[in-house]
Amino acid sequence: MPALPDYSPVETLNHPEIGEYFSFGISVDCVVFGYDGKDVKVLLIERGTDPYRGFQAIPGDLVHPREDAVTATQRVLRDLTGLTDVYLEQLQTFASVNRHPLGRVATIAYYSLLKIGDYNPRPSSWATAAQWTRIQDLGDMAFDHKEIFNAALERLQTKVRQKPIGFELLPEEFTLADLQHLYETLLNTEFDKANFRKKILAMDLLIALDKTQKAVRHRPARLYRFDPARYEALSKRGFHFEL
Amino acid sequence: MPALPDYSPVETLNHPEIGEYFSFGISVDCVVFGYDGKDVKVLLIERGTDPYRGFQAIPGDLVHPREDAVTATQRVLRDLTGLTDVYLEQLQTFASVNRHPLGRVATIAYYSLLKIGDYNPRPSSWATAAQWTRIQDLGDMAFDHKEIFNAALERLQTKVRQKPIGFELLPEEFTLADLQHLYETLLNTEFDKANFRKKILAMDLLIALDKTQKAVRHRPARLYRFDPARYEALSKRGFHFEL
DNA sequence: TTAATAAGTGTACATCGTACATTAACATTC
DNA sequence: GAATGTTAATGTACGATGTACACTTATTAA
Repeated sequence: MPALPDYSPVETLNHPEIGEYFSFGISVDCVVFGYDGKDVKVLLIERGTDPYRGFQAIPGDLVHPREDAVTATQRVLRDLTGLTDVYLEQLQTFASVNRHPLGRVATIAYYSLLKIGDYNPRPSSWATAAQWTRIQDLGDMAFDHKEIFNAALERLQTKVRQKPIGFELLPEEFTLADLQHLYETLLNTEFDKANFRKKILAMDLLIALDKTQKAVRHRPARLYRFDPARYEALSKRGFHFEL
Repeated sequence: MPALPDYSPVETLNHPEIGEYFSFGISVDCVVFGYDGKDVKVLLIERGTDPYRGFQAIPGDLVHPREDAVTATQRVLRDLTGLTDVYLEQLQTFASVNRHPLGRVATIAYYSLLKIGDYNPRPSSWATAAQWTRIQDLGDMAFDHKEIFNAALERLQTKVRQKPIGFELLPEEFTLADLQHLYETLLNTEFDKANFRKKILAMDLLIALDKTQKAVRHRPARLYRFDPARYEALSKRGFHFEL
């Protein structure tokens, strides 16, 4: 930021007409995605407070006056669901005049991808429930949260084909079949096993481990791990992920 | 939106502690891109008001309490630069606590692509200048506008390779060389002429006109026009643009 | 031992990207 | 009006990549 000319917030107060512009509420909402090896899920809360008491909702709340948006999102997720330190990506801001019944509230929507087994959501504060819901099973939601969810899913579907973020949804160690099934579920498509495997391995982003699956009644699959450092290095040389 | 339980804004006022959450200002800022056949440019204004009086800035201003963000953006662009009916795409929201010296203002940033010849910017309201600036020539800017511009440019560079939005920057009728030069400028790369031409034409998104360039001292190039309807149709069948 | 199951490999063919050479159509110059 | 310069437009050969599908391998259960 360039050097600031000499102004103090006090000047604002000398212009009472400016005051009415400073009457917005800002909230954050975060669409949290998970994957349990079978289905893609979203973490929803049940609202224990008005408005929309009893409705399903994306976790979110008002931002404090001196709080950054990302900080607010982490706080709100912790307060409502117990989740801490999640990976966040800004999605889009929803600011329709009538989207909130109690005042003018613009919401900055985020989405998050996490390894479902690493977290254990528990409702607190005004959330009366916090549960993973299969994305096919979503019902009505509070506010414009259905619209926010739809935007998040669409974004996820495009992003996942262009950046190696799918791994955020898988356990640290996974098989190529796990990876393929995740993509197939996420994108509603099917891939040829041999070709999928070749394409992924050719990218050279995975570390093959000296481990295999245990106790499966077929040939056990090798386990792999995503190598973020390798991806960084390749990116700088012009590589870009494409599925 | 699901049916709303029975609440009125009045209830908010019974909870004075809620009031302090409704103290945000919201602004919109719009990075307007143009292309003059040679350089990529941005439309900047000079601020004739405090704070940052005399600084270059992305056109933007506070949103009115009962105004939608897109409406506000169109209004602000008209007021400051005279531009009307521009194509808008939401970019990102910037909401750092200290980004605005006079209060807590979150800004919803948009970007816009337009045919530079179709518009004639003129400063008005508190803008003392409104001029096209080559993106290599940007100096200091007000607030965090440099950061906003950088985000916009980065977004433009990725979008332009994945969606046929480059045409928004070209005149209705253009040659393949025009198109190639636009992409080369935008992405800082060079393409092989023959291959670029083949790739673009193979997409079948252009209508070849029965017109050619006039008064050039070499073989005149054929003019083309982008066919948005064709793109829509192909998109539905799973096609996606990729450069 | 055999069957069932999914992992993992190989191959042939079509499609696409890349580099580069060739021909075509205009204006300008002599 | 023929030669020249300049960019448009097309063609081709070769390597890389994508696609479909067959085959082999390692494990458990019967």
